[in-house]
Amino acid sequence: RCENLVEVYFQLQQQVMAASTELGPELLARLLERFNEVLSSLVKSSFLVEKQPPQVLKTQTKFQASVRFLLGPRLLKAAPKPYMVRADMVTEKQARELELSNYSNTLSESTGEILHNTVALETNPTSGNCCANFKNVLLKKIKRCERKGSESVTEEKCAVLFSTNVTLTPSNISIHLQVLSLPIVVIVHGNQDNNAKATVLWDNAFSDIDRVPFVVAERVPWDKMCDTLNLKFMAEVQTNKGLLKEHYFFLAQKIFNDHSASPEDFQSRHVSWAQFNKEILPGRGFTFWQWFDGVLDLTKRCLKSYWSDRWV
Amino acid sequence: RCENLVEVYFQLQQQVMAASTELGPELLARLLERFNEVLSSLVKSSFLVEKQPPQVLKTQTKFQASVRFLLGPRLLKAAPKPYMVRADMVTEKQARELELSNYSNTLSESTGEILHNTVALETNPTSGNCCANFKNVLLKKIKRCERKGSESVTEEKCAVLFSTNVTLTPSNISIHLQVLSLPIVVIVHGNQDNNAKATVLWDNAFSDIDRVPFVVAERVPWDKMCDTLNLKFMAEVQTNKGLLKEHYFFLAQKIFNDHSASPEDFQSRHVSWAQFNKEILPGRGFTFWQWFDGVLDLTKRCLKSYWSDRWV
DNA sequence: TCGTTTTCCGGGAAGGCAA
DNA sequence: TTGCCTTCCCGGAAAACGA
Repeated sequence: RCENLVEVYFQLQQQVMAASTELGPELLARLLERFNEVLSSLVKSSFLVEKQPPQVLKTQTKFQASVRFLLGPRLLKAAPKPYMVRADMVTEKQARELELSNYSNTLSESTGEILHNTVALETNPTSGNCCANFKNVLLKKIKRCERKGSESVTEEKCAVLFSTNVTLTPSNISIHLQVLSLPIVVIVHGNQDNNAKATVLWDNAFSDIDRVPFVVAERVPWDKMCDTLNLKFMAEVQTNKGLLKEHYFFLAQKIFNDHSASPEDFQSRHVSWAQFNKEILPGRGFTFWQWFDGVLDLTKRCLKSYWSDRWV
Repeated sequence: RCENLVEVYFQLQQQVMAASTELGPELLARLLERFNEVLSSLVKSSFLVEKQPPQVLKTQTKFQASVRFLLGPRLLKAAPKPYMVRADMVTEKQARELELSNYSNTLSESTGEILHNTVALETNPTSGNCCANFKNVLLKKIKRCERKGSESVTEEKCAVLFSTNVTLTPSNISIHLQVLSLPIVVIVHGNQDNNAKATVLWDNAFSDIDRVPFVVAERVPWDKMCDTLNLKFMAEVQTNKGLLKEHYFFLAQKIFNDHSASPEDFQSRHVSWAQFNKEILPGRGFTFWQWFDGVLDLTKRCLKSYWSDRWV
């Protein structure tokens, strides 16, 4: 638990201070500096996104999000006026730079204006949670990055950066807190929803935990793709009957446009992002994902109860 | 023609100036003052709404309008930077006060924010018209007046006030120009369109030319109402076949809810605004106008070609 | 509670823009 | 021209407000 760490920290600090005369002044200074670093990093990592903004975010449409400062109740006890948390849209590039600077940089300009983007960081007296609750936020407009070649806007990932400045109560240290949301695809119309969902699904399923924002593999093993589609299917249709081997085989034939290979052949193949949601299926006017998402939707709306036996 | 009047004015002024030594200084001063008054009133009345904003105006929806300064080409010849014309929403009350002060008052606050509401007053080099063209205007939000009793928001009339300050080129006199649009009913949703149209129709048909804004009779002779409905019908359906005596009789029975009177009886009756669009027709869920407008719409859409013979 | 008024937003239609 | 992207805005649904 985070609070315990702070307690340990303060106890340690007190012990050191008590022993300060016994330590040489030089050693003491070094120790104190180290203390500050530890505290700062501890505090920073206790500033979290509690409720993520929607990963497919439509402009001019209200959404919600919240951040939580775990150490708030412990370290901000007597705040005279509440600290304000800002929410700003940042590009993937900006997110990367922030991450690389270990969140010590400060944001120069956002890539989209968010309405009502400053909210007080308040400690709820009953639950004791220190949160900033963005209830009425709305992305007014998005500034697209220049994108190369065949990249579409629905492949562009942004994020919301939450940031604030707090002054810790006992030690009087001022700290700049920043945290990024999960990647977000911004759309301006419902007709972009499909493609945006594809980008988000791919990212959520195939990105490493500790990646540089927001790199993700361009091709992945087919069986991982199957797992992902299966999870998506069950979540979307609200069923506990998953996809079966035959289904995977059918999907594989479809996405690889290969009707001669055996199920085992497909097992070891890799599927690319392009195959997933860029290339048009031969003879059809849509990509693999667009088709799959359509099937999801149909199944969800019409066939839910019949889905225990077969399909297609 | 307006310009001719100005020419006459300037010739007169020159003659007076030429004779200035012969007139006593006192008389001269009085004459000059009178000249200023005349010029000012002339100039003010040459500032007109060329294109009226829609009289049923929906918030968050773009509209257009333009004003024209007839004497602009003559009196603003060498303007270093263009004069800006503002457009502001005003309430009926504000409109009345402006009118009563003879447009010498200046507006303190508007009753609704208009986006892109300042536009340059420019002289078109080809046509020689001096206009301010509001192309991209949009009413963001409307502040409703407090209304008494059973009044609905769709009975509330506002107007757009166009205003600017110009300095006349030869005489160097600065004048504040203001002009009001026709009355406007502001709606926020399509489902208010019907009722708003009723208010506008009643106002346009039955208001005096020189009224105090925006008073209009509360009851009018039935035959004037018939004329109005007939005009509306022909305009809306795009036909030159008007309504007939039988139709009027039918309408009268409907609006007066009186099936015993003769057509001649109705001739001399008066119909009230309440009967027109406030009271619900007995046994139906709508008012007379709501019904009539529905019929208009139906006729327009489906029966236009059949409308040469009969109806209902 | 019910009726009025407003906000929210999905999605069709059309405008804008670049390849 | 076509396809992608965005803006515009209608109208259903539901929330908010008021009597």
